[in-house]
Amino acid sequence: MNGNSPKRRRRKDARPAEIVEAARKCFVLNGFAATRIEDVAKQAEVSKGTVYLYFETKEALFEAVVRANVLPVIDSVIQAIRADETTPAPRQLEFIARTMYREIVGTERRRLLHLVIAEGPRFPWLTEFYYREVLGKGLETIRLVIERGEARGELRGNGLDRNPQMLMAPVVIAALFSLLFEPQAAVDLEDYIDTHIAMGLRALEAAPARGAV
Amino acid sequence: MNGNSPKRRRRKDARPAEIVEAARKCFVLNGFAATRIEDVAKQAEVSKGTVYLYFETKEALFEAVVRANVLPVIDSVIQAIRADETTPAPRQLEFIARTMYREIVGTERRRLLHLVIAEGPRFPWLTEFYYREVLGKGLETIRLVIERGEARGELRGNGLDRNPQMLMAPVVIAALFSLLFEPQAAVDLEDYIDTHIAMGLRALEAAPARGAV
DNA sequence: ACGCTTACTGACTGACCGGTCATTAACGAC
DNA sequence: GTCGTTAATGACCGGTCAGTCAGTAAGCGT
Repeated sequence: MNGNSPKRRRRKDARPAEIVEAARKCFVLNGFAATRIEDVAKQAEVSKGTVYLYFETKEALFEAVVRANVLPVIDSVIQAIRADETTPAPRQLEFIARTMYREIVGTERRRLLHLVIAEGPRFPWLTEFYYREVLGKGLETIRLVIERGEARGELRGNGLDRNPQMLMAPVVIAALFSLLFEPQAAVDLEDYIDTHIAMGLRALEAAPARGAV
Repeated sequence: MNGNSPKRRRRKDARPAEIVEAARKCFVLNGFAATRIEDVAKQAEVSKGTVYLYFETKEALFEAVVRANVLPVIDSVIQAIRADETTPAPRQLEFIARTMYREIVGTERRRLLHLVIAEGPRFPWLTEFYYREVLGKGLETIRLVIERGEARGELRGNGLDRNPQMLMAPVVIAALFSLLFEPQAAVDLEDYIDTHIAMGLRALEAAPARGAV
């Protein structure tokens, strides 16, 4: 073993981000309750005491994880959609759905989604934060796209502008289903996504789709 | 206080059901990990030891709760659907969806659904059991109805027979959404259900729906 | 080189809880 | 009444873990 790396290094700036990343790994692997601060410390290659040096409690650490991992993705999508006034509404909705499949269902971020759903009821601050910063903005954006589409005659009026979460329900279900029941019933994600898009477009488009397949 | 009720009563027959009901209350309130067997015992007005007299472990107790509360409902629906060969497939699917809204989303059973989703990843025995006894049967029934409908020409062919969970995704989302975000964004369940049914029928029906709304 | 500040450590504490078992008493048989 | 069976009890054990704090040494200024 080389002796040029002392066991203790003083790196005040780098620690918080390293600890948050280590915590993310532990939380998505085991959930909130089953994650021990010592595991996080080990993963971050610091001692337990150091974790408590930068984060008051286990809950504060959890909130930091959600903040750091969810906000960047959602914000970039929302900006792209709101700025684009020319792409037809159906294509924009398809883009949103496909982005969610790629960025959430197709990655370990689905475990973070599961974590928010699982721990939400016992942490009101978490759902409040998540709705304010993530879900509320996302739903508002979908509503905006639907309204634009109706105004242009690209979409037919129906209840989906009042219930935008229903359009993305299959995405969340795909994430949860694959996490929970992968061993029992594997999902063909390609086929699932195509089915979702086709169903959504048929429900939304102003002109009835071509005849039966 | 009247002295005619001794502290200890021997009621071997009544205990299991009472303990399961007490456990249901505790589990839906606090989740699996955070529920203490002593809480369950207190709720059932017995001692901790008595709980272990009737249930081997905490997990066995949890499984009993799910069994007792979910199986009767799912089985009655499935029997009704499979036996009925005359009702049109779209009406049968609507019946399934409305029953789920009434029996799950509209009751505290939605907390049980949340519990399975929340604790599933850390308890493989739970998801295995739930898929075998509940979800698998339900999805198979929906697939059966879709196939019947296609054979009769009531439904147009599409990917939904291969992805039946997508049809019921809005039900699960309604249950989770109301549990998590009720304070932030109340859902008008009547309108939500109507939108879901309308969207599903439009996606499934062989003939395009009547003109735009 | 030397000392001072402070990032960092990890053994420890106190509380919690799943599961056990020796003891107790309710109830029925006679 | 009293005796045997067994449902019911609750103190206890062993293990876990969030959070603490007295002590240690890395790095900087001089």
